Amino acid sequence: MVNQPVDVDPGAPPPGEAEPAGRRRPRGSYSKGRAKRAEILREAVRVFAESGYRGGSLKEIADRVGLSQAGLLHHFASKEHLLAEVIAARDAEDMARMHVQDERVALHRITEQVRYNTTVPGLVQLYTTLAGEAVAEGHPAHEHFAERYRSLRGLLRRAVAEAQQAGEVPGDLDPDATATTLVALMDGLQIQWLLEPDAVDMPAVFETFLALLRNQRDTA
Amino acid sequence: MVNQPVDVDPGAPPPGEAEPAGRRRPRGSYSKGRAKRAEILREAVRVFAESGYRGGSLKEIADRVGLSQAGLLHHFASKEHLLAEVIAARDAEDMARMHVQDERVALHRITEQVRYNTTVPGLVQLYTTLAGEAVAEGHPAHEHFAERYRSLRGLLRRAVAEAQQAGEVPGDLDPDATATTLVALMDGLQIQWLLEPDAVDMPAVFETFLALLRNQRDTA
DNA sequence: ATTATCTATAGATCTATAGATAATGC
DNA sequence: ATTATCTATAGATCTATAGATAATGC
Repeated sequence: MVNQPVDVDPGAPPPGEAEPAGRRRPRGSYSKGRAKRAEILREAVRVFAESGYRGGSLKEIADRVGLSQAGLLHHFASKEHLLAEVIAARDAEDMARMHVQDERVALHRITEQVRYNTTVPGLVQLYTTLAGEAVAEGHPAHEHFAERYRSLRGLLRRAVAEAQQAGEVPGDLDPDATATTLVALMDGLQIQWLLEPDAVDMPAVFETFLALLRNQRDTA
Repeated sequence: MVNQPVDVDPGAPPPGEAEPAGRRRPRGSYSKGRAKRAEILREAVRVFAESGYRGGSLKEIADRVGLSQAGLLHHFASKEHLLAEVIAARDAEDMARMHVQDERVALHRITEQVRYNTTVPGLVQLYTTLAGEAVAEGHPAHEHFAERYRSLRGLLRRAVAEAQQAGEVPGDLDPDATATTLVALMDGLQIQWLLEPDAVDMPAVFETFLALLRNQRDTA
């Protein structure tokens, strides 16, 4: 076997530290390779967004970055590994955008996220398409998405609880149900928006819901 | 060509009426054929639900109903025709279930639908998976889903307006935004529920939202 | 010397069509 | 006689691996 699919080592070569004796350690990827790898990830987002994981082909991605399909697999051990990295990269970016520090997210940040999403339809389509596929048992991203939603609900539950403490929303709201509702609303809006962008004003509808949350008063 | 893929004539042979002279008209399908056709539709729902349209194969469906893949294509002209019929059949059933008469749907009927959905995870998965695929331009069901959501929003917009007239919900709600929200909430809840059924009580969360709608009072 | 690519290819699929044979019901 | 099936097959793909060659940088 001449091909050593990399898949690990996505960055620059680490400075030699504790090297296992009697084994010339790998040199690490060249800068050209690292650039190509990043390019592949970018195009994979577009292809998986358009056709899903099952429907998107390595050949299509390879063509777009000017590689043969075998050439692409030099950078990622398998299609599934490529998907995993696409998701990991997007999630990392998302978390950074939301400025999630100390596990804290304010409610108004979420509106910002909804607003931002309207500027990146490709990413929205990636998540919507992958989520639709991933509900199937055994899909490569099934566990990832289950975990993702679990953690999203947790994040928002805490955001709701804090908004209650701050008196921004009524205290009798169930933080759990409200968090689930917020996540569901975002996802559902995206489906309708992707199908008919002009018919659905995502940020406006989302804001309307938040206003509804705030306006509610205790019945006591 | 010996194979005359049918695809039209899904029912019993119509009584001979105005027959184009000089052309012995087709006899129509036999009862055995009609039964098999229905069986195919039932299994297609399961396969498309599990793997989507792109990921589901005719061979898989054929195997499940005990036909060869070519045998299946005697009943449906193509995979795309099969999908169209699956969707049409499910939509017809849905509309019947909701008792949509005179274009009128009451809000409480929707809660019933959400409750019912928890008893048919397969159907919920079919719609979630297909919707996720269908956001892609050029997907065979793209137009159908766009139309479906448009009409769903219309239905719910009218339901909201009528609830307002009846004084069940505040008059200052925007029926359009509220309809979009209701549809989005249902879809979004389904994704989370399919991924983790025990973590999401769809009917409860939906009811909570309806309660929120009703509780809201005019600020005037 | 190691990494980055390519060509070639194995081994699975997949949809749709052609043509043959068996079953059904005028 | 017409419908319901089957086998065979064309023609596309698809992923992953083997092995060769070109480019990069200790």
